[in-house]
Amino acid sequence: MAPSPRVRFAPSPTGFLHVGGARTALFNWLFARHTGGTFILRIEDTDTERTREEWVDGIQSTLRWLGLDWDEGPYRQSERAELYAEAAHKLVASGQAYVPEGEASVIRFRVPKEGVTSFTDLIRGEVSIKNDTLEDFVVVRSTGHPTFYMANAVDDVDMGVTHVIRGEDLLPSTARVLLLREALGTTEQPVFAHLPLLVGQDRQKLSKRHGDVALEDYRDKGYLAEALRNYLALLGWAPRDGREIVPIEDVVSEFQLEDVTKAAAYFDHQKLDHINGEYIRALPVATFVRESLPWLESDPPWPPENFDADVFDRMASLVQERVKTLAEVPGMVDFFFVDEVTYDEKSWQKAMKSPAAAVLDDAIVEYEKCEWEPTVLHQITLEVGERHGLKLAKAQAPVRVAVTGRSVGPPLFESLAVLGRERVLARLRAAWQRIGSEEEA
RNA sequence: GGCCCCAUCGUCUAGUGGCCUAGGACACCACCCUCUCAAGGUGGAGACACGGGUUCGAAUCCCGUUGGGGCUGCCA
Repeated sequence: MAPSPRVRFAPSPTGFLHVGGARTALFNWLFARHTGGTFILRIEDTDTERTREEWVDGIQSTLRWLGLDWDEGPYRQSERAELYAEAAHKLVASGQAYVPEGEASVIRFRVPKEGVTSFTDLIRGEVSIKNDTLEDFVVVRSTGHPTFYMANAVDDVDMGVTHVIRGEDLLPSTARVLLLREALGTTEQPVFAHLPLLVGQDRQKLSKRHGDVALEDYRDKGYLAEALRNYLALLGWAPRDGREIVPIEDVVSEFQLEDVTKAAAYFDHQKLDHINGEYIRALPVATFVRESLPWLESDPPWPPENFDADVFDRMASLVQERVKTLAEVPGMVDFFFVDEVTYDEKSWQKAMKSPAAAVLDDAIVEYEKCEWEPTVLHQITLEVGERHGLKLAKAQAPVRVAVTGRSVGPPLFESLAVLGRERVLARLRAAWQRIGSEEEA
């Protein structure tokens, strides 16, 4: 029986977890969960200059947010110095590594001048690299710290990693690491799977200059972890049945490395938005409310003390089906909590053309005495419109702009009902007066 | 430059020699539904980079060309 797979996600804590890294972590996690294997987290912090503890913490909390739990680790390479030193000593003693003249205290690996290093890649097939195209590379820096090649080779052997799943950008380094492993006395190879790169609009590897690459930013912009995770799984992989909204349990049970595509994928924000909208709409209303509260309570576009949780509760289900991110929620309900509406000029120009003033006038009269309930408000507005030869779509426009400030928003009559008669009437009168003063001017 | 990887609609993909007049999804357009906007429904436009082979038959296999990308660091 083949040993249970062991995979690792090995980020370097020199920055936040970015989208590409998260996808790599996800695919490792999916493979481990699918196969019943072990998912290891290993922090590759051999570059002491660039490593920062806040990144070590940040990467872990972001992985947790995404729901990617690890079974072992985090191991820290900075705490495993003696292993690498031992390996370096062994290489130097056997003549497979040396201290070059004029490059004080670094150690270089002596790459064999002949032969070919090849390996099996589950996604790309057999890959071969001629050894004579490789130069002797540094395995120990002048600081005494190991380089990526050394630490990576030693740790993968030591941790019994069976499958190396990582970005394609690391493909060329595979030959070096394999040569090192061999020199260290390890003959068996792990199985490799080099994932297609995630690219930006310019088709170049996703990096900081593309903006919006920090995973934590997506959380802060109102994306749901489940939605982001679902979208990330679709970058380079697709379920057999063509579904795109796929519960994570199904992804786990269907995921196979052999099915991963080879070509680089563009991270499409529009599709992410769509998927996030699907997830938001699928939320139980109570959950949607709970998830929305942070956006409503911190830095809202209204005086914070005006916020009324009951009002939001009543509107929640209507808002839920209209947003793609949680960040859009405050903008959908701001008119409930501001002291005075600010009119969107375009909406105003469009809605307040004649006979808008007359419609508002009639609405004020009728709204003053009618039963304050959505269906009644609906009916009355319909009738007011008819008096002026307007369909409801046209008749409701001035009311909507007067009350909410914009021509688009949640269903109007529910909104009026929740807002309350006094405030609605006050806003209708204010708008009516504004039309009057504009006509004079 | 050298080495390596890749190549189906704008984007993510399905497709593993005949089921392909190439399917789905996002985005886009039109219509329907409708109090606005969404959501939903229907329809539309839109791709096998090119050239050679192999084969009765190629998006699928092989070779080449072109194009794109990655690596080439005492980063990972």
